Amino acid sequence: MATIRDVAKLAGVSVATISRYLNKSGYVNVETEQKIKKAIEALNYEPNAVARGLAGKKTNTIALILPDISNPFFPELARAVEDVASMYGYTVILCNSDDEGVKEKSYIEVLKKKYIDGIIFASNTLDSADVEQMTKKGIPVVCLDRVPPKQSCSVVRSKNREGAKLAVEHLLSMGCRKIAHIYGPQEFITAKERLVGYEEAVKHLDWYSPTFTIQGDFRIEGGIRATELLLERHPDVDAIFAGNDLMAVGALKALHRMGVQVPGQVAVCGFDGIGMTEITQPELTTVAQPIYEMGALVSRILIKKIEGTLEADQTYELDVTLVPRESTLRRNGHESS
Amino acid sequence: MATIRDVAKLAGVSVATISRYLNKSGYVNVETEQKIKKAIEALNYEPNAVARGLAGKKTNTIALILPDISNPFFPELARAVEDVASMYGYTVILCNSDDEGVKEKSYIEVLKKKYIDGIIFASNTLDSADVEQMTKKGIPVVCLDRVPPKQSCSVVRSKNREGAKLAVEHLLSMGCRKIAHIYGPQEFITAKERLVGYEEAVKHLDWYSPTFTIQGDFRIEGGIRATELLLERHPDVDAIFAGNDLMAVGALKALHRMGVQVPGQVAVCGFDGIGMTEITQPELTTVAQPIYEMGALVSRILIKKIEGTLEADQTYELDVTLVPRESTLRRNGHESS
DNA sequence: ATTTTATGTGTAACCGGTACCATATACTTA
DNA sequence: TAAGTATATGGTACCGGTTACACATAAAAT
Repeated sequence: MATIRDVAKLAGVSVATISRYLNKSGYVNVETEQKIKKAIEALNYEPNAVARGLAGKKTNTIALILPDISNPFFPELARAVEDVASMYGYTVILCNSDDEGVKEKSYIEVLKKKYIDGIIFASNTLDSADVEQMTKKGIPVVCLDRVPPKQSCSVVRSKNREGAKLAVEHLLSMGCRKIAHIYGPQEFITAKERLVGYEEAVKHLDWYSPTFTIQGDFRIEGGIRATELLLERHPDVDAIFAGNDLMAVGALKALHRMGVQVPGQVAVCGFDGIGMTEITQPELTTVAQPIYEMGALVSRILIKKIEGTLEADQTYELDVTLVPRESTLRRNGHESS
Repeated sequence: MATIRDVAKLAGVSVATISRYLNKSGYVNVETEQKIKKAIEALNYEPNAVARGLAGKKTNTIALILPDISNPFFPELARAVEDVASMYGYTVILCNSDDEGVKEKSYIEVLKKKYIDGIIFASNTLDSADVEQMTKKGIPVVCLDRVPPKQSCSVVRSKNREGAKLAVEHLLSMGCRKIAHIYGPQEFITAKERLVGYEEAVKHLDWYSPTFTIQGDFRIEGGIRATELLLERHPDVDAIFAGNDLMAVGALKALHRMGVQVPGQVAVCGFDGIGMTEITQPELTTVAQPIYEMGALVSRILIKKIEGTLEADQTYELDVTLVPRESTLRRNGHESS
């Protein structure tokens, strides 16, 4: 591999001129430019990114820290992040934190040593002190679905409370009268907000009691178990709004096993809009987050922040949309939309 | 951030000694060691990975090039790759090639400039000339599911032909008599091998004719379309073996729409063993590849290759297993366990 | 005519490590 | 006793870029 000095020698100029030419920083004569071009071509020269990184403390690399890429929510997000990143000339490092603070911190250590340019957190464990520390050390951070109290970084999230209300309203409009909610782990702000939205939407209804809510774990298994318990407790439930799609899938499975018709006897609605919802039987109604857009946005924001063109940190709340499908279609209901 | 020279100064020794201590290369006295330890602690020193990379041409970073992380086959694979990599102190760069040679090559260009230590290809577009070129340039490469003719790199794959046979045998044992096959794009060696396996298993059967095979695109949509065409052509088909799970899911959807009972009238079997197969209704029988193990293995091999502890390039053919589920359960069949 | 300003280029320090080579002492070994 | 070897450490070139600074010339402004 040729180096910048080789090019300089062949072109008969100094390395500084080559560097100026490459980075379009400072002046360089048109004729000189031609000579340089030729030399570069002749030597098949490619500037070394590592050397650049060392000299300029910029590596054109960002990190995406998420709980687990094999959780169906994240691949699409990761794809979006990578698409945008590569469009802007950045490379993406993938980190699975399993929502364990220890892992997250150890990744951060490694990433700092590698002069990573910025980090996207799609993870729930990092405390705001850490985020602040990052920011203080000059490493741009953008978070997904988490609002560090002291607004030390930009945040992209979606309207969970509103989404939960949409779900409940949709179920009501479909003729459901006793709508239960399987909520996710309350460490997750998303789970909390969705629960709040649900409560706000149903608390004024006469049938409502807190026993219509039950905890799940945001996974299929938890959805199954919660559904079983729920129907034991309230055989009169005619709709289940799950805090995420995986649990909704679990609900579907559980109901099927119990011989309960969906949507005939019980309607089911999920939240997230992952691809899985289109392949269940019946297809699953869900409150869809714009997952790809979220990833694209978070990536774009981070890059802006890195390149210093972001005016100010901000929280972006994206709209969710109700995607009505078979799992909430009730004979006596009327289409909503 | 403190540098190695700061540490050297504080500890009262030379940078060379610090470097030796850090890398456990060469001698360093126990007392000196203590002094260095203290200095490092006091300064909170962390060696700079970029500088190391430049000096040593090793960055402890590998790249994973795959078609699309949002294709459900890859997240689990990526997870495995990252798990193993991080275990060995490597960081993973994620690249989505969309199976486009151009993208793949442009990634490779970038990665080379970044002194990436090695590449895992889970993509089908790269021609063997490129792989060879990589290897020649000293960049270790390991491939997934692709055998570059001139065996210039290690390969991890699974027994597609055998798997296809397993599928057919299973369907036969379940009492199916006319088994169709939806094959994937023949550029993909996996698709080709599965087709061959299918053909070998059925060609001696009296009902068989090539019209029982039809092309799909390895995606849900293609599975749907192929199934529709297939049943139009052969209303007597009583089993569909799809070349991958996504197409099997498509088949399930199409059959459901057409009012065909699965497995009652038509049994369906997929290939791959992605998570989706567990959430369809009926649950999908599939020939499961050990996806996580494949990722872990490919990662381990690459790292061995990077660290020079791999004896020789080799092709690893992993066993697949038939996972019988509801979609092939036929009343008159007997379990094949 | 003189001072500015814009244009163009080279020298060399610097980024923060690694590693080769030289040097020195303390033991072994022949 | 001389040579050889294990232990221990320092000096410094090198990896391959960037960039501050100095210097030189030509054109524009005063």
